[in-house]
Amino acid sequence: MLQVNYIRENREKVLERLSVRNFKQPELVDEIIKIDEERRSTQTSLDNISAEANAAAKQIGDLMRTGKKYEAEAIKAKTASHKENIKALTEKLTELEAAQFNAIVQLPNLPYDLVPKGSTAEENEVVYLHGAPAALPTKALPHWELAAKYDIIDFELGVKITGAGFPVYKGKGARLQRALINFFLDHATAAGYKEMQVPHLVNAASGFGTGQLPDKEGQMYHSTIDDLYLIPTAEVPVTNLYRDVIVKEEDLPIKNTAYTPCFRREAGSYGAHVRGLNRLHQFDKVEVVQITHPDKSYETLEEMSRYVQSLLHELGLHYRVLRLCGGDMGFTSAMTYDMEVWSAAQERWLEVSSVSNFETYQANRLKLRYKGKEGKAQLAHSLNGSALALPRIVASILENYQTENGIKIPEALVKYTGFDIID
RNA sequence: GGAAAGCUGGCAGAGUGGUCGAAUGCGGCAGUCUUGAAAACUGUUGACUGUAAUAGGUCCGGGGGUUCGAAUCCCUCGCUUUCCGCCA
Repeated sequence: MLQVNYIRENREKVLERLSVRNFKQPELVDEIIKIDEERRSTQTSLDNISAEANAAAKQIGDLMRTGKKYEAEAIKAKTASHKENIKALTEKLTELEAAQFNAIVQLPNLPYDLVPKGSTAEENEVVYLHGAPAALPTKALPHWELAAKYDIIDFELGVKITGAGFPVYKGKGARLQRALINFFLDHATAAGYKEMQVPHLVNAASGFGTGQLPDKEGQMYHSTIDDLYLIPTAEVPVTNLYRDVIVKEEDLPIKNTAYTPCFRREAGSYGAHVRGLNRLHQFDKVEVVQITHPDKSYETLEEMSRYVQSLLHELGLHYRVLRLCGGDMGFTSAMTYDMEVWSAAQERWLEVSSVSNFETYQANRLKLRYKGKEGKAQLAHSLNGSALALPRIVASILENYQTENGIKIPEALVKYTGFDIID
């Protein structure tokens, strides 16, 4: 959520930045400014009347105490109008605040200066390319066929017990999942992230804090009987750990990591691109989250990007890094890098990680601030990244490491899996 | 699921209608003392809003009500803890 004062004082800049996203409702900006003017003048009127009412009440108190009951009654008679005015102005103010809030939550984050203008994925900027496509055997298979061939992931069994998009991992497939989770968590720990185990269901306040609510309500599984949401990513619980918190400036940066399953309804996405592991309703992911000083967040974004790349590097995958254009970025992000791994068998890039700087957008919703030894509390910056999401990494490993004798396990993973080939 | 108690500043905790944004302790910050530190002592220390700066306003779990005046009384919702029940 953007800050009203910033919008008011930087109208041109806000409009210019929103155009980088091809934001469709720039008129919201002026609407917000207009509501804000009215809101503040209403607030001032209310404050003045409240001040009068407070003074009168105090005077009555003093008179009562000194036994001047008659004079007190005289002042009481005058206070009736205060009450009505306060009530009316309070109602007006509540309405204006609600209107302003409803408008402001519709504004996405402002893209950072480096973000290219654009509206579709084609306009993303490739900033780094690593490795070359794997040399595959002549009859290379896509991962869903490999999964069936070696009986390591069973999609049909998942359909039986739950539904499409909930695969069952079997034998070495299950073991590979567990190995990747441990591999990712160990590396995150080595990189200075503190491992956390967090709830997989969150309340509505948490969903709002990181921006899933109100606009992406339909994408989350909702346990209505208790009004709790299944997390779509560990970002939600891990970032909300700091909701309504003022951290000490010297404690920054805060670096946390967590493994969690992620649940996504993915309403409305079907077709060839969602085959196999490409898009699931439940999947596993290790997430890294940082809370930083505003001056350091872009430095941190680069650090996180390099960290994610180091994982792909170790797994020996051919990947590229994209800087997303304004239109392809998430609603809450100020700048995002996507890491994509080449799937030789599917002949397409698979997004395996997304690393974003949210600047103060989440912090403003979360009321996450930091405070130095002097001065006021300021909004901190929050960042997060997948490090990494398992399904597409598994797909990449299966596809890119397939041989005629079976699927080789990347060397760095062998000590975690305990085997070096799936056959 | 049943019953009870509670929700106050970074934390603990007092406060049952007016002088309460709120005692006290801890913690934080500054200072005195010290070669330095600790201890002790002194002072200081909530957030938001608002102003050129003052002032003013709001906040004692959320919402509503009573009253000239509410942390305090009433209603309602939420949450937490404890006991009982069930149970990994």
